Amino acid sequence: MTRADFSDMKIGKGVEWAAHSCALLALLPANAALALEALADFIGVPSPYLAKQMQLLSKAGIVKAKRGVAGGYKLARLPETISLWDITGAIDGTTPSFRCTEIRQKGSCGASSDEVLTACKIAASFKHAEDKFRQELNNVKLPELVAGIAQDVSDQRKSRIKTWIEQNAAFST
Amino acid sequence: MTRADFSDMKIGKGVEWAAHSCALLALLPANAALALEALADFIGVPSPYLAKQMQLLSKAGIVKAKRGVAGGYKLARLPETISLWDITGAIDGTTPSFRCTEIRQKGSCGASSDEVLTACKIAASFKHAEDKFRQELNNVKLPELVAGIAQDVSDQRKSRIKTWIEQNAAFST
DNA sequence: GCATTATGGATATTTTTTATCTTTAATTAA
DNA sequence: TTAATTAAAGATAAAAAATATCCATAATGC
Ligand code: FES
Ligand code: FES
Repeated sequence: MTRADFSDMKIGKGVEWAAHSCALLALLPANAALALEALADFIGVPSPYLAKQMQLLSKAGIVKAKRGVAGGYKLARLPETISLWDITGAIDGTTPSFRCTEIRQKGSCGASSDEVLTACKIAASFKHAEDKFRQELNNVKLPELVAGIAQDVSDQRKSRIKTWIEQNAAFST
Repeated sequence: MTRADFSDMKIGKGVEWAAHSCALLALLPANAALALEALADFIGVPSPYLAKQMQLLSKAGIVKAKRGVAGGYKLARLPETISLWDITGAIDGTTPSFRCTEIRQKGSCGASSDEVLTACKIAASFKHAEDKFRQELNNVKLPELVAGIAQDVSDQRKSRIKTWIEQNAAFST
């Protein structure tokens, strides 16, 4: 049972890490990969735990992992095809946040099971609201994210990041 | 520290109970109230725990509690002014689901705190999505909820419910 | 073969949620 | 005024989930 089987719309902090990791990987040249240690160093989080998030991203087909010398992570597909919802879903799962326990059928005036044909209006309303939530996140693709994050970064820091990448990325020959 | 101070967009099962409780209270005549025990019996949940939800609804000004003989709960305001978001917020709190820990400022290429003027694009995107979620729930008022739930209830059961209310509600003289 | 790097599983810790109980305060009716 | 009734508040306990780490294993390139 992976963690994703359980989660719901509550957003774990792993999502923040994963999203920033993807944003960084999007800056890499096509022939480069970043090892877990380098990634954790850049993001500033403990690597053993970040490893879990990266594994989930890998299983979801968002990043591609390569083992061995000069291995590491890179994006598995074009940044334009990766949305914030994809990342959220990979880390936290896609289980709906509202859990209807069918209390309509309980209690002294509970309905019989053959009477409840449609979803309860309450549950349906939450489902609808969650759809909006999901759609909104699905509209935010990686390039937009990268651009938004870059807005706040000074030219000086941008070049520092560029240098860091050159020094820490593993380039395939 | 109340529970509401901590919660986020993850929806606890208490919300389902509270929403159905409000839907029931909306059926009451203006001069009637329902005691906790009766409410718990109708909904089919343990009363000690439901008490907590009712207290939260009371504190939020959604229901009005009256102690003593012939006391109980009734709606504190017009059903038209009570939304599903009001109920959700009262029970689960309104803390945003996404927690930005400002990892921009961490790690080997972290930005200095005076450099991050605006909210991180990632955090901003989640905030935007959550706003949509909230708006959607805020558009669902109690009358719509009651009507939606009633759709699935047979005439026979409707009259059973009506009888139950007459027998279990406390009417002020 | 050897060094390197991700994977998967197991496990530990902490936090949050869920559930219950007990004491206190308020209200009304007799 | 007294007794019965009912909600409020707080303490606490049990269960579940999130968070964090470690280790043995498998894959990869030299
Ligand atoms: S029965 Fe589950 S929300 Fe109404
Ligand atoms: S720093 Fe928190 S989401 Fe980017």
